[in-house]
Amino acid sequence: MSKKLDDIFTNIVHSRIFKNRELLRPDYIPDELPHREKQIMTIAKVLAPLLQDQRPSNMFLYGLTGTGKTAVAKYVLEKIKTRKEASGRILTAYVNCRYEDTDYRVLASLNEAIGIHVPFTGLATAEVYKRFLNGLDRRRASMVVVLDEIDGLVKKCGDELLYKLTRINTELKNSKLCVIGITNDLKFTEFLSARVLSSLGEEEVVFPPYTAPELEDILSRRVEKAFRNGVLDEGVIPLCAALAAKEHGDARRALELLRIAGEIAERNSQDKVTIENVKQAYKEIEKDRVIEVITSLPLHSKILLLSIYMLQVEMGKKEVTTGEIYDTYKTFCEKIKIDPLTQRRIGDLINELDTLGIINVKLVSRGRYGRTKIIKISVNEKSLKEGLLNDEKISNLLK
DNA sequence: AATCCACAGGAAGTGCTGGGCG
DNA sequence: CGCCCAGCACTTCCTGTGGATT
Repeated sequence: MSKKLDDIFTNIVHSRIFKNRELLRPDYIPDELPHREKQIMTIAKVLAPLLQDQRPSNMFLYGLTGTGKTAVAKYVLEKIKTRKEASGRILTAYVNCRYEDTDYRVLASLNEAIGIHVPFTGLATAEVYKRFLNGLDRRRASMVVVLDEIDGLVKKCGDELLYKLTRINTELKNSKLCVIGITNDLKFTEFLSARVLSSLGEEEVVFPPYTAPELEDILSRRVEKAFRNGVLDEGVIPLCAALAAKEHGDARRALELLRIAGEIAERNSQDKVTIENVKQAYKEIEKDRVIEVITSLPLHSKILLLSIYMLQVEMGKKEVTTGEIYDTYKTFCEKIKIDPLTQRRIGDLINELDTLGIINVKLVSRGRYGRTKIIKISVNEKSLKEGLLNDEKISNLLK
């Protein structure tokens, strides 16, 4: 065993950059949430009746990504659960509707939260609801349910479940339920029917984007515990804050920049994190994201993306439309002998690529020449190609 | 003013998977 | 075992539409 390998491990275990890098991870919830005191107080006030066995109002939390909604919600849940007065009679559940994105799965998670196991498929949704209702009532407790990224659920399944949950108190004899919905879609209310809106929107809490100085403050506090003393060059924190502030004040983004910059410095065996490292981190994050997203795409989406790439980059067309793309897509499918999907389906896949942020879709009407989508690649072309080439079938097509 | 292109995107249905329940 | 349920990926069929051209 060489001395050198020893050193590598020493480097990782005893980082000269980090003291505790866990504190920079996106799911870490700090003991204090600076610049969110107002929101925390508002939520606490609304939830307070729980401690006297009364049902609080339901709530809506609005704000863009990385503005602390999730952290604040989890923080408050934790605080109220561990209150002395609560003495175990307050149950909480946190459900991320991005992952639990059907009525069935949300109800299943709620069941899990109160200790009832339900199969992940097989039952009728109404049955899962009934089990939850009875189970909760039997526990004689108050429950706070946080539904994060609730817009995803509603857009997919409608607001039937929300309606049921907000009305559930009329069916509960011994328990109470309070719903907190979180969304980063500010126009989300358009998707809700009036009956849900009136009960869920009883209270609204808005999370404005963090300003650059606020981000700096948040970073500085975290840095003290996460990094060794004095390893950050002057200007590193302000730059991370500024870059993140440009992207709608996303604190998660700022922390990620800082962490990756630190990791780059560490890889290079530097003993300081420089401004240059932050800039590298910025590029690296974007590149990794693109490659990861593309690699995990299903085959047809990759062929589709390849078609867009061919038309726009290799053939230099500045405006690519659905029809053109579909034609090239079909010839690619022919080459590797697989059945092409219909244009209808491809239209949906194009929209999916748009929401993933890989391409940019604009609906235009060109008068006599019909209505179509104008599609543009919105990420670094090299990264995109690299992601595509990870797939053997795709790289064969390019040869 | 009417036409008509090149699609958009809604609705409904199919076939399949993976699991109930009695 | 047979039947039921939810969810997904996809197809078929369809109606809708903004605005340059007739």
